Amino acid sequence: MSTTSRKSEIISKASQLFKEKGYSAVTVRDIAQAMEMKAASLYNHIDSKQEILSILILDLARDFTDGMHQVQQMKNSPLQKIEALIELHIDITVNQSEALAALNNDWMHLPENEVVEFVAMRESYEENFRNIIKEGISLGQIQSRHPEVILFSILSTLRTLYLWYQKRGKLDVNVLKRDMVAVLLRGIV
Amino acid sequence: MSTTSRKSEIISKASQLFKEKGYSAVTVRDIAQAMEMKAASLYNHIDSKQEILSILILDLARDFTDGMHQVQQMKNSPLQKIEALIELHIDITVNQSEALAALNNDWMHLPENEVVEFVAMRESYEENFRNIIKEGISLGQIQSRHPEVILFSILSTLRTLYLWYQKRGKLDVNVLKRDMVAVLLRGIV
DNA sequence: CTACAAAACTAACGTTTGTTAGTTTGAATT
DNA sequence: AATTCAAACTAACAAACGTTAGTTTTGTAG
Repeated sequence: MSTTSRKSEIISKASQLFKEKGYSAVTVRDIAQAMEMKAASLYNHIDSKQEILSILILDLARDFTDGMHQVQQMKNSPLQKIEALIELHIDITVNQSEALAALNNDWMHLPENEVVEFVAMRESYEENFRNIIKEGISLGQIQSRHPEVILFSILSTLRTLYLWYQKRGKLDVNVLKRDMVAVLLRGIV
Repeated sequence: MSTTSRKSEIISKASQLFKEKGYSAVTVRDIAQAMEMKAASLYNHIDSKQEILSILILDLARDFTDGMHQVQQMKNSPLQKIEALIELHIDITVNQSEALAALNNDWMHLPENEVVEFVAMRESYEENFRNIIKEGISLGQIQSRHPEVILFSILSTLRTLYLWYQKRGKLDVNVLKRDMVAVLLRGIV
């Protein structure tokens, strides 16, 4: 009795290939080869190639949404909430970097209704993030007059972290969290 | 006598499509339709679909390399050099966002020898950027003990700016430069 | 008016694509 | 020993892919 189903093995292998070449450039025969089986055999486990993408992206999008809701329920200061969000992104980067690549780069290849759902989730997430930043500004914890630029800078850095994390060789997660918080919040100059 | 050749029109139209769906998901028939012609007619002007990608990415990579060399020859302080690099990225984002999308997302679909060339150029660019940051640290202009994290944070933000710039509606470039410098260098807290 | 070259066209090619249908294998259960 | 069932297989499909060959249109210069 294998603890991981055959279907989730396929999704895992596929996500690695998607990360390297993107969803559109990966064929079902590529995925089958990685699974050491024939392409047709995949269809004993999955409905379609697109289903793999949908599972990867929407499951991860829900993780982000859940994480955001947990942070919102914290009784901490806005700055501590942002710190918690940075840690959320880093944990996801470390544990699900392949799905994260798909979410970042291949969401537009979801079926139309799921694109709508995904974009709505992403906009909601950004809106919640923005509100935390604004709260921090109005409390005087954040000094800048550019909440939108701050939001964009932090999110850009966190969303691309998966590219950098693999290149730099697996760093200690706690060190990484500390350093990222230091640079993103306390600044450079 | 049209000032823009037919070939560059094709490259321009193709780059818009690549930005939306990625290189692999765009077919030559898509490009032809955008040009209001038949797919076969494209080949009076281009050698292959891949040639379009090569031109887009390598030309832009050279722009970045040239810009970096100009900054290096400045007699300014490291902090001012970083400011100049931020402005370089913003200028390219505003004027060549489609090519920038291809460079960011589709470089792995270049032919093998050009992948090697591209990666070498990118690593050299990052190395030069890193040295400027280190110089700033040793001069006491930059306080952090994390040059690598700073490099990554700044580059991530600048490289993804093209996504945000289009969404937010065309902002005034000079305002954008000022705000980006403020957030990226002077920090948040 | 003719000649020429650029740039469009039609038609088709060999491959590769995602997917389906039907069959075989092999291990566990009755 | 017979049955069942998940999971692999072979073979093939129609559609879409990038590209080529050969032909016609179109605008310009002699």
